[in-house]
Amino acid sequence: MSQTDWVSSAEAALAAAGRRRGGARHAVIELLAGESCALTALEIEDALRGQPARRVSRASVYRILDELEQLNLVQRVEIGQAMVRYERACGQEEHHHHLVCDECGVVIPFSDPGLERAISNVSSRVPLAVSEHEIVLHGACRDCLAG
Amino acid sequence: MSQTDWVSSAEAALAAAGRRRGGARHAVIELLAGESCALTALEIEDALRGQPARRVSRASVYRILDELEQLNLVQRVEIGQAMVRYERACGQEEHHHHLVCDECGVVIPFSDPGLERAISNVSSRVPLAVSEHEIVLHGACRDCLAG
DNA sequence: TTCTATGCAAAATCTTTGCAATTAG
DNA sequence: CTAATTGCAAAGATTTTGCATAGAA
Repeated sequence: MSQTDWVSSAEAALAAAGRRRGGARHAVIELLAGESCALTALEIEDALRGQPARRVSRASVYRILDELEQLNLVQRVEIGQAMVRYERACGQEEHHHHLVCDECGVVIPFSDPGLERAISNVSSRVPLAVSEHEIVLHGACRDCLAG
Repeated sequence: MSQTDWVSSAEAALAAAGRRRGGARHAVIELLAGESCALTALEIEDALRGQPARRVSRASVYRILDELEQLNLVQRVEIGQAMVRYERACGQEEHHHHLVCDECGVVIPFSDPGLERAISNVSSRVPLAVSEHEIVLHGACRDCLAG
């Protein structure tokens, strides 16, 4: 799914849910479409403060993210830092997980087919109807190891 | 590592770090030793309110958990719920991950050797010196599917 | 016009900190 | 006696909610 497709399908899903097209929500959707990895609510608010995007209040950012999450358009990512992060949900082909440097806090996306196979394998043997999975690797990034 | 061994090694590590033996900390350690899965700070406080354990203030619970985490005696577990959870760190033989029911919030531990192999495999090919990993499977538990 | 979307400010929740009293060594 | 430990209350940080206004259909 391309970025543009995601914007389209998000707006379509919202329309189908009977929502109107507010400017704040559109700005958040456009921002998330252009991001490859997860952002916090605060980062989203800050990013939208600059031009050419419109400013969006923090409460609206939270409300909009919550809405998008319920429609499965964005995914919460919790990586052991203080704040929750959000990124756009996408088809399996772009599915990724996260590396977190515990020194500097940087978040790096990664993906691995073998890992996905192991996950889908274990998902079938577990007392839960698995709908999603989240994997976080913690450690020290190259910069922190060097510096 | 047995529960008793974990208590011993925890107290030993604390002694080595120059800490004295406070009653609140001992109560938290004993409680964690008897738990097989992750608890929130609030759950720990509540559990210690009852007999025969002594009561421990919430601030102390947080301070003690932080201390134990820095000594790698407990591990933070973030599973997409509001609160952070903590469980005792243990040797590889007891290493486990978590299933979370998004309906009722129940948390169930599980482990899988194939998944661990896939993780250690990917860990070597990633731009991060991996020290820990966390895997969470979300879905619907049997009770929620049935009910 | 009617109901949704949004901003602002206040509230709620979880976690951390300051400080004084207690306790271990 | 000296320094670590603890409890209490207040402060911080993140997220949610109430309510009035603005905006879409």
